[in-house]
Amino acid sequence: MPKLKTSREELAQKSLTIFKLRGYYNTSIADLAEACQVQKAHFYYYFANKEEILQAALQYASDHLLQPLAQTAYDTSQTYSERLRYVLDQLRQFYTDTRLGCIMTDAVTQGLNQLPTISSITQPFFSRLVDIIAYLYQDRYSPRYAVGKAEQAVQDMYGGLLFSQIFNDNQYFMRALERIAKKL
Amino acid sequence: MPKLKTSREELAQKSLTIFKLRGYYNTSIADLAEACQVQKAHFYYYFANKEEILQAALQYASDHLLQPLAQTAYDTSQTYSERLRYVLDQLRQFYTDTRLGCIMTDAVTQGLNQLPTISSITQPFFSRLVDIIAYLYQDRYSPRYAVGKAEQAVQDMYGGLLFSQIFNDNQYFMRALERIAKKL
DNA sequence: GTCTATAGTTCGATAGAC
DNA sequence: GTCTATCGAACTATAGAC
Repeated sequence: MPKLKTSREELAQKSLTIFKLRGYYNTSIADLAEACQVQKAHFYYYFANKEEILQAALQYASDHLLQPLAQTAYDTSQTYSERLRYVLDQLRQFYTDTRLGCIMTDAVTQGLNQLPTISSITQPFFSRLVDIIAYLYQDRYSPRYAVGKAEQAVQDMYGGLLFSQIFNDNQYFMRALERIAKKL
Repeated sequence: MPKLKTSREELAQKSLTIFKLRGYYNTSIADLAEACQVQKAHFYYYFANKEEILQAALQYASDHLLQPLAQTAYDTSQTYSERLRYVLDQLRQFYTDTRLGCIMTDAVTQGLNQLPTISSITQPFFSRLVDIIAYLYQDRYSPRYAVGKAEQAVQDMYGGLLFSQIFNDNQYFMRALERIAKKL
């Protein structure tokens, strides 16, 4: 049996997929180990405990979604509306390729947000997301009003993600994105 | 130790509170037993397994929220806007008195919605909720458009519930209710 | 109250790179 | 030979079930 080489980041990334799919409490270290093709014990080389695995996975997700979004949003070579469309398209891609699950919201509804290590990731993530949308709304709304509309937009979107899970139909999520693009 | 008399419904109701507070996977049968002041084994007299306890709890929540809402919504002695305000106030009460948790969405994000026994409760619940809001939107929107706006409203509201959990601040939920009332 | 399974975790050993 | 990354097995607690 050859030893497969891994890294902390690789484990975090692959764990992210499993957490998204099955939720935190539904996922065992054994599940993660199987997905990563390593022994359970190996996780304890890189992480202190299961919570820290989640933490790393969330951080990975946050970074890898937010960074490209910000880059798009602040690219002055395009109009605000064009950037908004592109940002929404990136969000669509990010969420549809993994069956519409969202570990970020998962972690929150499962009470893990009460842990400072987790909320220190979720709070900035959602704040940044609202900021980005609010920024791209400035061609239509006053700065003050834009924040409220962005808050509504992001909540509509994550509510849509929820509805899409409930009815197993991504139309809810897609329609929310449409509303946001059209600034309804 | 006196044997306290219980009923299936009472167990479901009290379990609901605990599930809301701690989430499904975080709640053990022992937790439920303690809250209900009965022996663990007693649950297996009324329920086949843990999943069936959740099912009963969800059904209880669905019935006890939806019924009063429908009664308010279809009370022709008040204007649509008045009824809408009252419906939203009932929702606010329902969610704020139990720390803004929602087992219905909990069950979904934890993957339990994939079980037909669970989705057969969550799906009608959210459908009915959207229907009620859409019905109360008819004084402002065409029937067709009202459904889309109601969908947006409910998604905004549950997104608001999520945000309120994330930031531990019920303003997000409250502002969503405001937007819905004002039909923004 | 007891049984059984499984979860998260720990420990000791070792394979391979430098 | 040391040091890091990895493995296999074992331990402990607790869950669901009856």
